[in-house]
Amino acid sequence: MQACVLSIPSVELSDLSLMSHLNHNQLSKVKSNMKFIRLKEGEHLFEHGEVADKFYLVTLGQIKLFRVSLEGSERVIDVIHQGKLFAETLLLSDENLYPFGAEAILDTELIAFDSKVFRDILKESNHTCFALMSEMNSYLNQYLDQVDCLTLQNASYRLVNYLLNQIPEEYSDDEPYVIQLRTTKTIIASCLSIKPETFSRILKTLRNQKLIEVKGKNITIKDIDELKRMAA
Amino acid sequence: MQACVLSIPSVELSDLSLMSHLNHNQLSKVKSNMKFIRLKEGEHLFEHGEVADKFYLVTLGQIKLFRVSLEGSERVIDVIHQGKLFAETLLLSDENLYPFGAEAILDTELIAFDSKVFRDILKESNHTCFALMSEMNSYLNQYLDQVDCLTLQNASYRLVNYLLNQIPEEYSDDEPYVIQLRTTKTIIASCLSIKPETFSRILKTLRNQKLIEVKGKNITIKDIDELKRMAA
DNA sequence: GATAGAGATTGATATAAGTCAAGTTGTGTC
DNA sequence: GACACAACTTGACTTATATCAATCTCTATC
Repeated sequence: MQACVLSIPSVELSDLSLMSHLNHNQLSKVKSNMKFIRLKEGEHLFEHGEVADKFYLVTLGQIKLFRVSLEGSERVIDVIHQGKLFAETLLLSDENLYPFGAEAILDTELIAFDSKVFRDILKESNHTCFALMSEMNSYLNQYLDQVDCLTLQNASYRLVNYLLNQIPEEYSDDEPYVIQLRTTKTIIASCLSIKPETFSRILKTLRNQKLIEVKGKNITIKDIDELKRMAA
Repeated sequence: MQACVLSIPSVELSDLSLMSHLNHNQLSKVKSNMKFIRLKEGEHLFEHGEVADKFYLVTLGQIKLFRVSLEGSERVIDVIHQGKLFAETLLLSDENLYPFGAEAILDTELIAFDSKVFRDILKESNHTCFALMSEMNSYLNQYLDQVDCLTLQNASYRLVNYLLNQIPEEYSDDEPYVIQLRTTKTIIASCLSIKPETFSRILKTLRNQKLIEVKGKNITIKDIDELKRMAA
């Protein structure tokens, strides 16, 4: 498969915190059981409710994780970019079902890891258990923050917060900083539980306040400090 | 300490899934390091942001876990009842901080477990790692569901859902079922991210529709099927 | 360069839920 | 039994955000 040739060099498994404690044996066991997958934009990787017998690494492109309500409206839980794992917290039982669907929003290449194989490794590697638990812990914190954001904060706050999170920590200048949105505004809006129309209106308000400039996917943050004050 | 005498008989540690795989040695290590705590209604156990060096078991009473927004409004994350652990997902690093505050909402007795001691056990007990991971996994699912509920569903739906969850699974009769709320309506409302006024109004509507009857903390579910249809 | 289709924007309007304020009910205490 | 205080309820009003509908603006494709 050609994807093989393209993907292997781009990501070193042992760079992943989950894999970093594996010994040579374990690593080769993982490698010999992994599969390369290529998806076209719009293709689904798995559906909500399927048996979660694999977890994945994005080597190229983007995967959208989402849920659909009974009335058919969709909520994007997360967008997974290059170099990130997903669905790895489900590997510890073969009875787990995927709690969301996964769909490529760009042409995408992935590595699929066998949950069972990794689970066997976990049973003999306490370090790796700790690595997984610490990942799970950070997801838990992330969800707590998200629920806070949804219940205690309004849409403008959430959007400003999102923008500020796109600015790298190192960046402390008060020069304007240009954010390049990595996906559509509609998807970002859905991640923040905001309707696209509202998203657009909030951007407009910020623009009118001279805090940002918007040109397509490029958003220039003109007044970082004032935005931080809004999100404080 | 008198709390000792009262608490020990009421809960058997090895009944907790997290503790069920401990051997005799490990169990006695845990026991010799645990502390009994007694709180009066309204007393705080720990604050959001404190170092999470202990986790807890409620042996009597109720503990409210909560967060406070910058503007001072409070959201109750969960109410922990007798026999339940909390903050155990934080035990794997001594750098973890409590991501919420904890306060007794009744006179309460607890057992405090030392995170460090348990972490050492975890390092030598794979079974126990798996037990903890599976707890973390179920919290993750719970949060995903909760975010869904908050973003895809309205307040009435959430409340009806809550009521239905109070009915034991075994109960399949279509006889009226009486739910005894275990805490105040205000706290339940906060758990559901609903204001007390709205909570009250929704109950009134359901009463008008002859679906329920309300008498203080007792809510009689008169038409389970119709409620289930609403929450479907 | 014309065309199509998705994504984004804008306006007008609707609505769920919040806020504020004024009671009412219930519970625990002296 | 009366008082105090918290919890709850109800009404009137406000507001943030959703909804619906009509463009507008890209970008990709032939």
